[in-house]
Amino acid sequence: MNEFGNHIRKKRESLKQEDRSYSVRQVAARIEVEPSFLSKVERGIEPPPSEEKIRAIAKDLDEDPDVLLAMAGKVSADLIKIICRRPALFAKLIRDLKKMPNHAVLRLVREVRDGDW
Amino acid sequence: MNEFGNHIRKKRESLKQEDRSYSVRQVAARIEVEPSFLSKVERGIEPPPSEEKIRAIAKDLDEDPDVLLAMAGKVSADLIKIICRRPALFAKLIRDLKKMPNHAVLRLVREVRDGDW
DNA sequence: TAAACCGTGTAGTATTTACTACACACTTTT
DNA sequence: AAAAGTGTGTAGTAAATACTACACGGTTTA
Repeated sequence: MNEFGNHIRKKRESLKQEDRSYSVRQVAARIEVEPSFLSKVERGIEPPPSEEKIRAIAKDLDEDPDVLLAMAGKVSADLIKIICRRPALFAKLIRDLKKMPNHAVLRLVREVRDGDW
Repeated sequence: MNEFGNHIRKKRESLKQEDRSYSVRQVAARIEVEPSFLSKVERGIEPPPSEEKIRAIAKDLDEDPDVLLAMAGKVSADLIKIICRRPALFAKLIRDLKKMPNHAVLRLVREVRDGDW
């Protein structure tokens, strides 16, 4: 457990090797939370923060917001909105894709992009 | 606003025409909430209830749980889990499908079902 | 006509979420 | 060696979430 905290701590400390400004305190200041809060989140004493703060962390640590949100068990609010507009359709699609291998879904993504619709 | 409340009230009252057991009180009893709470939810005085209660309502009123959840601005926990397992992939797919017409997404759903994967 | 049922108003509450504020001891920089 | 910066512990809190408990007056049923 604590996938989220472990991950951002690791990434932050790796960045800190080359840039002292990636201390708990300074990252906390940039994402506008208390250092003790960020410290606790990293160690899993506190659960992951809000979507807004996770986005700020992603930006600061140069991580994919969707991936970071996923580690926190969350899905981006904009995706929720898209799904909520056509719930039956998306529910079916997502559940059908559940067991599909990664490359199959990727092919679908590509097909959509090249859209001959 | 109050898409959720209006919808379930309408459906409940329509069912009530043929079956007296679809009163606020009896539905509330079956889904295990206080009648006053259900009444307020229907009128939008209280926001939509938890996913669990929404599922119970969907079952009782014979509605699609995903659609009802969507009206409450929520996405089923099982879908969240599926997305969280492959966040980058699903995020891209869903955002790409955002502007696609209904029939295009449906075609995709069908393609997945018939899976030549 | 009384018992049962109806919808709804008022008030309150336990739990969760998402944090802040401050202090402390230790380390690094100047 | 003082100033600045480090991570972390304790304590507390405002707001949101998800409801309950009870009472009230009106209507329907037996």
